[in-house]
Amino acid sequence: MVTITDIAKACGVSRATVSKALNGASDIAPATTARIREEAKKLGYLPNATARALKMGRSYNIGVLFSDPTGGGISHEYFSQILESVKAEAERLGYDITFISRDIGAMSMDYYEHAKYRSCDGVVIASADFQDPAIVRLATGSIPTVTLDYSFDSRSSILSDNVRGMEALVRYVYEKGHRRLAFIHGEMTSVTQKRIASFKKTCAELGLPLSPDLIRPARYHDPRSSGLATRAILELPELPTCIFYPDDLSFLGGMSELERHGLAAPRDISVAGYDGIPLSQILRPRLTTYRQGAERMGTEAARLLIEQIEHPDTWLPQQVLVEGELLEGDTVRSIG
Amino acid sequence: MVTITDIAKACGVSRATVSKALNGASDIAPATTARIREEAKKLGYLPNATARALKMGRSYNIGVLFSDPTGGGISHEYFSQILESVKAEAERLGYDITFISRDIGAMSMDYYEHAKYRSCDGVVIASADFQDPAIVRLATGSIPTVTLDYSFDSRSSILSDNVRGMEALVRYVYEKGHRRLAFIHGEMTSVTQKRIASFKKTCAELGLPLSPDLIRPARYHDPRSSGLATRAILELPELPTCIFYPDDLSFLGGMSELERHGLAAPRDISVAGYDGIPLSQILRPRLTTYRQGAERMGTEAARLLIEQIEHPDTWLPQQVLVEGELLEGDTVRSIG
DNA sequence: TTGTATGCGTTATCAT
DNA sequence: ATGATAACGCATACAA
Repeated sequence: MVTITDIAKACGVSRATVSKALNGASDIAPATTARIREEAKKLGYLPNATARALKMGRSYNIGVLFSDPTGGGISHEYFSQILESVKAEAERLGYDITFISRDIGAMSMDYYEHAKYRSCDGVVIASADFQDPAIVRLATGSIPTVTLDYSFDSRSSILSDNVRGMEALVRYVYEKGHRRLAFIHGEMTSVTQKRIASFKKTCAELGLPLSPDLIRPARYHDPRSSGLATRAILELPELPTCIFYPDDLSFLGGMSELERHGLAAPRDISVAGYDGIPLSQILRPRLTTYRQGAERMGTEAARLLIEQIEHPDTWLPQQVLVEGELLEGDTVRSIG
Repeated sequence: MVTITDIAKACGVSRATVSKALNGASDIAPATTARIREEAKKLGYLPNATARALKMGRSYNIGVLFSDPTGGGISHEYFSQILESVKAEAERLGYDITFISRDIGAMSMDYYEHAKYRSCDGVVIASADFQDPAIVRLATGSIPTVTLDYSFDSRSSILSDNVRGMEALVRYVYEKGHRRLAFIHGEMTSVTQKRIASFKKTCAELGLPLSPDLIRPARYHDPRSSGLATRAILELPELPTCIFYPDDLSFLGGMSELERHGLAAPRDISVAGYDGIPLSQILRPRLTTYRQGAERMGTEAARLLIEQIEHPDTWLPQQVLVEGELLEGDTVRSIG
């Protein structure tokens, strides 16, 4: 490993001078700087991030937390898209990405301790159980954090606009002539609450019926549970003309159940998903869904976090609402 | 931040004693050790990975490289599964995971330099263009590496058994009565070459026709290109009874094209995918495919890499072949 | 059994 | 404009 000491020797100057020259300090003669830089390149010098972090108290490393409570973590396209874009933006701004978890090897620690242990300058928290005390501790501790799809007090967060998304879907379906809508939702997270509230509110505004029978619980990314909820809905005395699913993947579970009953979408019944992952547009018929701005969420998360890290004095917590986009698809039929 | 110095002061001992006690050295009085550990816990002491890395020349951090040449990287379920399992096994063994890429912020560096810069103890290379000189440099440099689905000389690698996988699929389809098979393959990587060779060899062994018309190029994870290849096949004077796709996602593109021609699988034509990602078994009909042992590949990659890191003296390069499993699904029909 | 001294590679302060 | 020195937090060889 070639260090600044090697360069110093080769150039016949002190290590301090080399360090300054490499970092572009203004108090080094331009000629000296040039000579040092040339030698550094020649020797194949690379700064040592570890030593630098120890000395400066800044690691240029940010942690990401993708502990999917429902199991799966980054395997879901929505989250992997977020991870990709967090990574891309962080790298663009000079930061590396390290996964945060609990219990590394023999050491048992919680998320907060892990982030401290690795000297993370900040942490992006996505896909976590925000009720978990360990998550709360991390999110409210002394490390800068940005959460996705959940807000902690006095902390920055990136929120997908679930209220508007749900409303857009309901209104779209309404315009297609549907008057009886069913909604299968995921676990009771704050995201789910917003979607349910928005569903109810929009239905109320449009004068649509809101029987509790039409709002059914299932689990995110779990086609089986959505299939069961679908079955329950199909047993109702009066069927809805359109069913909303918790997400695009869950829709597939509903689809299977519909087929089992001899129903085809959108011929016999209309359906809509949520997320708008690429898969939804590969399927035939193309799924009617609401595309969440996952890439933008990741980019904004990294940007906001790094802004907070680099300008803690002028920083103010911020909630960024990221809009999505209705993907019309072909699974909602015009009726009536 | 509480350091060993704080503990030393609180306990009235030297920093060396604290360090030893915390690391379970045998030459410290049990009573002292207990007292120091208690105080450490009381003060909320956490070791500083950065300082430790600098001192020991070991970071307990391994890099992962997921630079998908075909764009997308970890967005593909196969790779995200690998990433998950690499992460899980690495953490179990006491290592953290950092993404390796090129060009962090203003610094332009290649993969190898990045890994050095972050003092990675080793790197897992998955999903990369193994022809890229930058990848070659990383894989053959002085950092321990393990590659997935590609072998470098004198390096460890984890290989999915594509030969056996392809053979299993062909033989299964043969037993179902199919005698005319088409194979749409992905870009010409070493994986693809193995699959093509295995396809041809098995067909030859079974006495099946091997017209060049029946082997068509497309791109991995690109339903559109597979759709085009499917169209070309459907224009042949004599149709195959079964089409193999490069992967499960590509199959969806073929499916759409088949439907456009009024064909349904498996009623009119049989199809098979590759990968066996969870999605393939959610779809209806369930896809006939070959499930690659992605979790095991990730686990083995981490295990092998860390073994090499921790026992460099007794280490020998190793190729681990990970078998998969045929998923029968419902897209291959029994025919006369 | 405990303590002293040193150094990992870097940056920063303060002389010169 | 450059250099000597210290310090970041930790682990270890060696001395006591």
